[in-house]
Amino acid sequence: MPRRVDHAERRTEIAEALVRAAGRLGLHAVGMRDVAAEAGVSLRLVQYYFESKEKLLLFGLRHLTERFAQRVAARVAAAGADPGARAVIEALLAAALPVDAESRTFHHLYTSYAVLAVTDEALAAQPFIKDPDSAEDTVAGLLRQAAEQGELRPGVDPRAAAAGLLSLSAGLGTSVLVGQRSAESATGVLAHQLDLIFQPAK
Amino acid sequence: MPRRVDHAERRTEIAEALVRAAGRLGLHAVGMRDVAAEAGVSLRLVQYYFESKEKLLLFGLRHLTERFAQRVAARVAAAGADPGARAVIEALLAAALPVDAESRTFHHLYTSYAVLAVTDEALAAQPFIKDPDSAEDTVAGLLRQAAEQGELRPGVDPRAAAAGLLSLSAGLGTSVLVGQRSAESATGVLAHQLDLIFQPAK
DNA sequence: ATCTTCGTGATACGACCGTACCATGATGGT
DNA sequence: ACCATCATGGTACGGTCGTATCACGAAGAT
Repeated sequence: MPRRVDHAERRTEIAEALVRAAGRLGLHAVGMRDVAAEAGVSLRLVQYYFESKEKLLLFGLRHLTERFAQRVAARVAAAGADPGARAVIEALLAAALPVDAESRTFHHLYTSYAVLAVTDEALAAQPFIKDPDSAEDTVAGLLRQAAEQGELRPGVDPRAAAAGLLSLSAGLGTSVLVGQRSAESATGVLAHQLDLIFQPAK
Repeated sequence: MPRRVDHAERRTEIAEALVRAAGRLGLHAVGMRDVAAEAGVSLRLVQYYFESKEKLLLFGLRHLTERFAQRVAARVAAAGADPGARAVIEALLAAALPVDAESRTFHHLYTSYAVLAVTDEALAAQPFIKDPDSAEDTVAGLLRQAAEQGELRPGVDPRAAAAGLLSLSAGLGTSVLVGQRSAESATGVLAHQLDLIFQPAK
C-alpha cells in the first residue's frame, strides 16, 4: 500500500497526536510510543517522519503555537468589525484564558515547553518566546491608539500597560490551569484590570 | 561511623540537594542518583530517608515553598517598620521576582511542580496551591486598609486588584525566567501597575 | 520488465531509572 | 558483654525509552 504520501500532512497529523497525548499524560511523560499509538501508526513511522524525539518536540511546539495564534485571530475577528480598542484587547486576552479544553491544553503544554526551555538550549533558542512579544506589540499599538483618542485614564503608559496585561493574562491562565482560580473569576480580574486602564464608558 | 542521626535534618539536606540538582538539570531530568551525588551520599541513603521518589518530590516541594515564604517575609520585614501599604506590597512582589539565583530556582521549580500537578493527582492534592491564596489574602488586606485611608484610586476593588497583582507578578516572573524580559523591565511594569492602583503621592 | 527508491513493519540494543535485596560495621540498651 | 537495631554501602533486577537494524512489498522511473 505504500503510495506516495504527503510528508507535511503526515507530520502535522503526528504532531497533533503528540499534542493530544501530551495533553493527557503531560509533556514530560509522553514517549514516541505514546505518540505513535495516539496517531494510530507504528513507532517506526514516527521515527521515519521525525528523525529524533527532539525534532518531534520542536515541530510540535511550532504546530502548537501556530494553531493557537489562528485561534486567537479568529476570536478577535469574531468580535465584529471595528469594535473599540478595549473590546479587541478583551477578546484577545480572553481567547488566551484556559477556559475550554483546547486552550487548557495549549496553556499546559506551552508552560511545559517554557519550563524545558530553562534547561534545554535548543528550546531556549526557539522563537516561541517571541510570540508573546508580538502580542505585546499588538496590544501596545491598540493602547497607543486609544490613548490618542483620550480613552485611557491619565498616566497610563501604553507600553507598560500592554506588558502588564499580557503578564496578567499569563499568570491568570496558570492559576486557572492548576485549579486555583475559576474561569469566571479570571475574566472578572481581567475586566477589572481593563477598568484600571480605560476611562469609564461615558 | 553510624552514630544516631537526626532524620529531619538529613531529609532537609537531601531536599536541598534535590532543589540544587533540579535547578541545574530541570525537575523532569533529575533522578535519585543525581540527588544522591549532589548531596554527597549514596543512592541507598536517599532511598533510606525517602522511601520513594514521589515522597522525595513531595517533601522537596514543601521545603521549597517554606524556604521561599521565609525569604519573602524577611524581605518585607527589611522594608522597615510601618512603611506604607504600597511599599509593603512592592517589597512582597519584588521579592518574588526571579532576579537572583535563589528566586530563579524557586520560580523554575515551582512552575515545574505546577505543570506536573496538572497530570499528577498526588501533586494536585498538595496544598502548595494554597500558598498563593494566602498571599492574595495578605495583599487584599493591605489594599483594603489603604482604601480606607483614601490611598487608592477610585473604583479600585481591593480583592480584584490583589488577584491582579499576584497574577501579574507570576506572569512577569515566568517571562523573566525564560529570558523574554529583563528584571529591570519587570520591576518597571510592576511599579506601573501599582501606579494604576494607588493614588499618586501627594 | 527490471531496478531503485519509498513507506512501513517488526524487533533488537544499549542506556538509564526507580526499586529491592543483601551485607556489614557501628552503636546503644540491658 | 552481648545483641538487636540503626545507618550505610554495593549491587542486581525489571522495565521503559530513544534509537538503530533488518526486512519487505509496492510504485514510479527507465
